[in-house]
Amino acid sequence: MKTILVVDDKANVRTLVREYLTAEGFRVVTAENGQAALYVARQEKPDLILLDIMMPEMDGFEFIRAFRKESETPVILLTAKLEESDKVIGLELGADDYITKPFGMRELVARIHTVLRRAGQIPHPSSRLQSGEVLLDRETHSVMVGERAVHLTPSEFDLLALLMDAPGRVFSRLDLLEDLQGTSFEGVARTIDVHIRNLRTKIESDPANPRYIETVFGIGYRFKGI
Amino acid sequence: MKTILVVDDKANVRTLVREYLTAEGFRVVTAENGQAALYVARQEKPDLILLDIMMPEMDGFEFIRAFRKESETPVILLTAKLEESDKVIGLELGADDYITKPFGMRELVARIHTVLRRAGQIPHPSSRLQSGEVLLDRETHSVMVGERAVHLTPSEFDLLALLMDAPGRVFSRLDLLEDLQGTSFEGVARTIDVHIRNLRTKIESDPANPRYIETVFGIGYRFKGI
DNA sequence: CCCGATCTTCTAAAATTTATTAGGAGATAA
DNA sequence: TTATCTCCTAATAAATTTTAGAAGATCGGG
Repeated sequence: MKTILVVDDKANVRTLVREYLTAEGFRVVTAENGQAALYVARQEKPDLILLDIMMPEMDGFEFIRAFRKESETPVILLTAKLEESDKVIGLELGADDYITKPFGMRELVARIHTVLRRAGQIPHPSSRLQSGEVLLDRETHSVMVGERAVHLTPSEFDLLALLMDAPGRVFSRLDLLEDLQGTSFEGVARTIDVHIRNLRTKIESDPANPRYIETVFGIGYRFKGI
Repeated sequence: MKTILVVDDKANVRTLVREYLTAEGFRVVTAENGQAALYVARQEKPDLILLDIMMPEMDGFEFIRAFRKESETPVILLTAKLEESDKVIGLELGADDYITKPFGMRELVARIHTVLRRAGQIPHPSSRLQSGEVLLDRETHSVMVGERAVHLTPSEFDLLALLMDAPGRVFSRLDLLEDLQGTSFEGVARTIDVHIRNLRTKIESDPANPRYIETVFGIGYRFKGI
């Protein structure tokens, strides 16, 4: 389990972020200023630090300047409004990412995962997925069906990867659209049908009787496990 | 019980949404503009906010910009037409989801549940239900009776899931109809009978002497526990 | 125990909803 | 620019849901 240190002078922000990240499976420790953060960081050895820039006493920049002398732990900066100068200073001091307030929790979690992965703290999810004759490799962005290499467009690839990640699970069109475009919202979900159709013509030997990508009437699509 | 704040300048929209969400088991508070919404939100601490973008005085964007300084309560935007720019602005300001008008009440409720779950407000329901030989899995949308996989239509699946969720409890036709199509209307409840019949032929070994789905004369149906 | 009054089941056709397909417009990238 | 990709539309096909009426059960009173 990964530990995250949240540094912010506002208690409600600390509480909120703690609750959310705890629910996401992280262990969360907090500090309300840079001074305290240095102490907590030494004690708890967090895997990542969320750091507010604007704080009384010792601000985020001072903290990071001091902290970087003793640790490489990744730091994500929380900033109210992102001044270009802040960005430069933060980067030079060794911040790993930024997120500007107000931010959505989903976005925050996504950033955390990205940074942890980049820092090698979280293993990359298995890059290869196989089921039946279909083999998908995220790293090389390639798909093989039996001996035959098939070319997929980015959308098709993402869709197939998502489906193959959880064989048997049914994804609604909205689920798939959300994965594809980041946010689903309305949109004509029929677009998914088209991608599915194109995928089928590429990976199914008989697209009319799909062996891999199954339609679940009224619900969505699923990748048939084995 | 979860509280939802509905912010819309049109009284009929507020009324409609209130009635529906109340029937769904939510507590509903309303406000007719952004200014009032800020006040109500502070008083009532809603678990989620439904926010119309187009409003006089203080519009949805202004509200969310102000509100995000004090709370992370999830916000679903209601928009007439979805401009790409609205989407981006809304997202950056910290909206959690969108729904474009006109929207169906069922869709609205589904979005609310999704967002509340994502925010950790509602636990994920267990995806598997089992009773006797019958096993139902929401995630894969599949039903097994013993070793045999049976294909159910969406309505049949929903009905069975509802019944199995509370074995022994008797559901009236109106209960079942409401679950199925959001609203229930006397008189068309016969439809349920047909679905029940079809379900029985699919999961009962002797549909005439049902072992699982029991008829309670004059009342409705129940799933017999064990 | 029989009868009339519900209530439930059955059947099949009609109505509705949902999925597939194909073609093409618009956007994006090489 | 050309080529590719994504998104949209509309026609068609497929599957599901609803409806309606007849037939079969069940219940309570006499």
